[in-house]
Amino acid sequence: MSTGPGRDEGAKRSRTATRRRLLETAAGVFAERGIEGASVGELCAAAGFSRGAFYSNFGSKTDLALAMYEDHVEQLVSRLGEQLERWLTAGASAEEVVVRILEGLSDHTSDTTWHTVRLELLLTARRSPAVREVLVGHRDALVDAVVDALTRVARRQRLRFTVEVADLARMLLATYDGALNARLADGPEGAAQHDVAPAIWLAFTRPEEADGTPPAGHR
Amino acid sequence: MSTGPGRDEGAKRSRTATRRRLLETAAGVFAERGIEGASVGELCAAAGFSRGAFYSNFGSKTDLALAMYEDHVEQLVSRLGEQLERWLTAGASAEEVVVRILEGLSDHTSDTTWHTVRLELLLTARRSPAVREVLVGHRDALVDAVVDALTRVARRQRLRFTVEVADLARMLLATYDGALNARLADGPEGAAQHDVAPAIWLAFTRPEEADGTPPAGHR
DNA sequence: TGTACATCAGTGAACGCGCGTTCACTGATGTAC
DNA sequence: TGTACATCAGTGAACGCGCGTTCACTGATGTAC
Repeated sequence: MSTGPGRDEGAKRSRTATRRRLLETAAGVFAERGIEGASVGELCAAAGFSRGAFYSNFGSKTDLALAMYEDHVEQLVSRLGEQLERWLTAGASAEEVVVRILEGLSDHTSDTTWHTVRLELLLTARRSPAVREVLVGHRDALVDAVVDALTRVARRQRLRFTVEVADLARMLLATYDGALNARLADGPEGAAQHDVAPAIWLAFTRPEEADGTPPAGHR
Repeated sequence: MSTGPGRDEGAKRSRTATRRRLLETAAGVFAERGIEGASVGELCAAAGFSRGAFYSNFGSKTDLALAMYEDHVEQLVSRLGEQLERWLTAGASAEEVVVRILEGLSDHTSDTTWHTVRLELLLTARRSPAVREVLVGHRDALVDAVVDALTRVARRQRLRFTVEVADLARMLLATYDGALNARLADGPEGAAQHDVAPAIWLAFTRPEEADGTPPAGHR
């Protein structure tokens, strides 16, 4: 008994179900074998289809990888929108909320699959302007989402930014990205790393009241 | 007229010269095409040798990549040792020196070649325990070098650390790594990013004199 | 409801290319006398 | 110094595998009457 074509729900033979199934199983294969290293056969086997099905749905491996990425980013951003209000009304501290925002957008709850795939695409982008263009678009969407979230946090907590909020968003994302690189390097048994996001948040915000005080981060 | 076998100096036919030439040209090829994507033929063409020469010097592409990485890390660390004393005696501020340490160990003066190759190896390590072991060893060597350097900076400037210095070193390296990821994503024309290393340094050190003061980074 | 036909998503065999790897050979360099 | 021989780094042709890609075909689903 094979794993079958993996059709979901009503299980009618439909293009969209096939596409979806391929999108869902691709991330794991790409993470495990690399975008270059994964063969079309492996990607199809994981989804339970033949290679012909792949070519009837996607033009190339890169096509699939980009579609998968887009799909995932959309899910992460929309999930952030839902959760943020909840965190804020639950009375979490600003630093806690900021960390959760970054965690949510990195989707690394259980493993490093997602970060691995992101790095694979980053390296692909270095070699292909077309891929880079797509990635830059999605990166900007992420930054926008973080800017929105940070702005809402700051308003709630009556804080002001001492740098452009978009710069702060980029700093926080980059910092978190670096921590994920480290986690990837350490492997599953690596020691958890100190979280620097709170220090950065504190360094580049200040209470609205104390407007004469120079921002933290300058002695 | 071909580019020739690329023998240097005395140009005697020697294993070590061939190895060296392959090591030197490999980084560029790996960065441009990926470790998986680069063919042995491309690596050999870049160095001016035939494929047979490759197999008489290295067992596999991964062998070459690891040897290249080791070679480069050794150079960076020994260069750091030379420069640090100069920076300190020149009277640079602690934050300036810290940034220079990180910059030096990242070797990204002109482009993102080195960081790209590091990421390629990081992804290879995820798939191969043997590769991971080697990388972890080199990572530890880098951390040690940074610990040494930070300790010397702190002593000079009469500062104390408010966390384990090794943790601080890892934080700074990870943070810088994240900034390099961002630079890679932005491409050559990307806007320079705010440098967060100074903020982290300030957050996790304090003057030796003011020992009653809580460390910066806690309001 | 039943029958005949049209559509088209997915199948899997086939093709051919590119690449990793091997290995018999070449010729440059080193050594003994 | 000159000659004969040994060594061995690098060459490049050859082999075969794996993979990307194509395409004629199948059979499930939808539609018309």
